[in-house]
Amino acid sequence: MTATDHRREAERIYVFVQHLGRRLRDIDQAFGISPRRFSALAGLAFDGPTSVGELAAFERVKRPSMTRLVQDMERDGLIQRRPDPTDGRGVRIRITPRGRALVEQVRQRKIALVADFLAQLNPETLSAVKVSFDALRPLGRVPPE
Amino acid sequence: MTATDHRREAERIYVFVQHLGRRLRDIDQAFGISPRRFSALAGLAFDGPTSVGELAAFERVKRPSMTRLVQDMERDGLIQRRPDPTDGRGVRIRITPRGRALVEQVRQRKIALVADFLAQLNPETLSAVKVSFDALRPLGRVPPE
DNA sequence: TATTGTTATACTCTATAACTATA
DNA sequence: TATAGTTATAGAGTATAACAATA
Repeated sequence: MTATDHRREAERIYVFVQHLGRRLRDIDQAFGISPRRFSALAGLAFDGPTSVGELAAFERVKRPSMTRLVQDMERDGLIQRRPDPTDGRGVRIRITPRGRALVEQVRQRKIALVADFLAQLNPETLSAVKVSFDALRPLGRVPPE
Repeated sequence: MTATDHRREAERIYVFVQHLGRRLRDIDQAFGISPRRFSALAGLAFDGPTSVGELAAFERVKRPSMTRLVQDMERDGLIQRRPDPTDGRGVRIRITPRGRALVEQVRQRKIALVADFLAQLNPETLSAVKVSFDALRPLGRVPPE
């Protein structure tokens, strides 16, 4: 395998990601949630309570923008804000049952989009898919800032 | 392979896409181009001239929004607009050399992000990756509206 | 002094509605 | 009448700068 082969394959991967990403955003829209909101809410659903600053960093957004996003989501009953018991300046943000239900709905729809496609692949291809995404997972991880 | 297996694998795929998508958008930002602009410009670079309406549909944006985007990109010298010779109402949009150069720069950086990762995988895993993305490509295609 | 979160304000992006020109 | 594109206008979303409270 040459570097040129890697680049050719790399291009197919990134183009796939951009295209499937668009279809996933269509699903967000169908549920009336912005991609950013879904992303932040999903983070809260799976990683538990966090702060405005942490959420902002993870979402690549400035803190005032996250303050606003969090205010809107609290108004809509998707999250709750509470003072941080260990730091008087801080705020702990947690997802509400309603927020969790919304994340779950959207998530299931996204999973279904992909799973329905996988269902028509043969077993050998499916094994390759499993091996691939096991190996590729770290590529999605965020760099250390 | 059961439906449950498919769903588990599907989730990993969609999460990977959302995460790598975020890193790819970081690259757009590093080049001072919005993800939407890069996407539209890349479409023009690879599919040739098109119209405002087609671009809008592909980008999932309303026509007035695309008119604006196209105006801004023309002002910045990334594209050119010409009247459609076969339809007096229409406009043909083509990318300029400068626009193409920008797309190419961003594209190479994105490819490098992925290719550098691929370079550390073993040959068997790389074969699996190739098989997988061959098979998955149609999943990125847009549905017929 | 530095940090967390917020408010005030401006800018970008997108949408809806209304308009022009052509089919 | 319908369609392609535009203009006018309003509504999200995000950023920078300045501020309050706490560390």
